[in-house]
Amino acid sequence: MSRRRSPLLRRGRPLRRLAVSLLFVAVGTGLWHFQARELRDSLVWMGVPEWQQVSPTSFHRVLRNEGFLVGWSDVRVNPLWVSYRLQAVEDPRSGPRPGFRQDWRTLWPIGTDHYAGSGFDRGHLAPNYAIAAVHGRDAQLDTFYMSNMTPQRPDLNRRLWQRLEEVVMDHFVPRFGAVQVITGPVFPEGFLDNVFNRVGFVEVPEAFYKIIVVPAERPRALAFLMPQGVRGDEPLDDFLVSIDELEARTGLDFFPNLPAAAAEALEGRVSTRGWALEEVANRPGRFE
DNA sequence: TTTGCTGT
Repeated sequence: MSRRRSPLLRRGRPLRRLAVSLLFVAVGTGLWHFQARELRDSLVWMGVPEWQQVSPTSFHRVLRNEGFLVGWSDVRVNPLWVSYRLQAVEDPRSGPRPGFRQDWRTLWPIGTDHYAGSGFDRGHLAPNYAIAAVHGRDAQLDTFYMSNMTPQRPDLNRRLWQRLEEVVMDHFVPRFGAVQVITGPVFPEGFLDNVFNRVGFVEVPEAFYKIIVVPAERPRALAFLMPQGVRGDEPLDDFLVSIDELEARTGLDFFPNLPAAAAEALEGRVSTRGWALEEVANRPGRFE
């Protein structure tokens, strides 16, 4: 006895196949989002920075790297913030210093010679040594992307900023076991500064911030604001500021997931208790 | 070289 299928049933099989495919896509996408979120949570503390107000200079997108996230602006042609975590490791060391690399994810082509002859250094935001020591070789290579660079005056980059990065990795990380860092540039106000104050495509910041958090039940934070025009041998604690001040200067809201009461305690004032900053504030630079 | 640039 032969059974004839109705047209509906004959269409049923492809429909079922489509449904199964859609299910796979849905599950796959869900998993992908879950993993992306897990990855993001491992690289930030209390959420990625958000804008207090939307403006033309607030457009940015998140570039995912090994060991750190970059909030990249195709308007400023700068990283606006970089976020990473540093844990104490048994034997901190890095591989040989690699060369700088163009990042093809950026809209404007920023070649490795883009700053040449400008008087500005290609200053790392996610630092080579600390990221390499904690997160490995692939992460180290990623710190040399031009999307991780910002124009810094040599006396800042090679002296004061280098001293701060060294203190973070060699003093704070062993002291607390792990720290979360957010760092980035601060730009002058005013439209003309935005448009003309550039090295090639890249806008030149007037200062740089770095926030170091010890994640805990009662978190501690230290925040620094360092202008371009330093000598380089100043005490680090000359540049302490509150996180509230950095939010006012950058327009960003750091740690948006932090409850209001905790945010007020952490961000409203400068507190250096427990950091033993005085032990390291005058530590000389490595290359002086 | 735990930062880089300039000149060969």
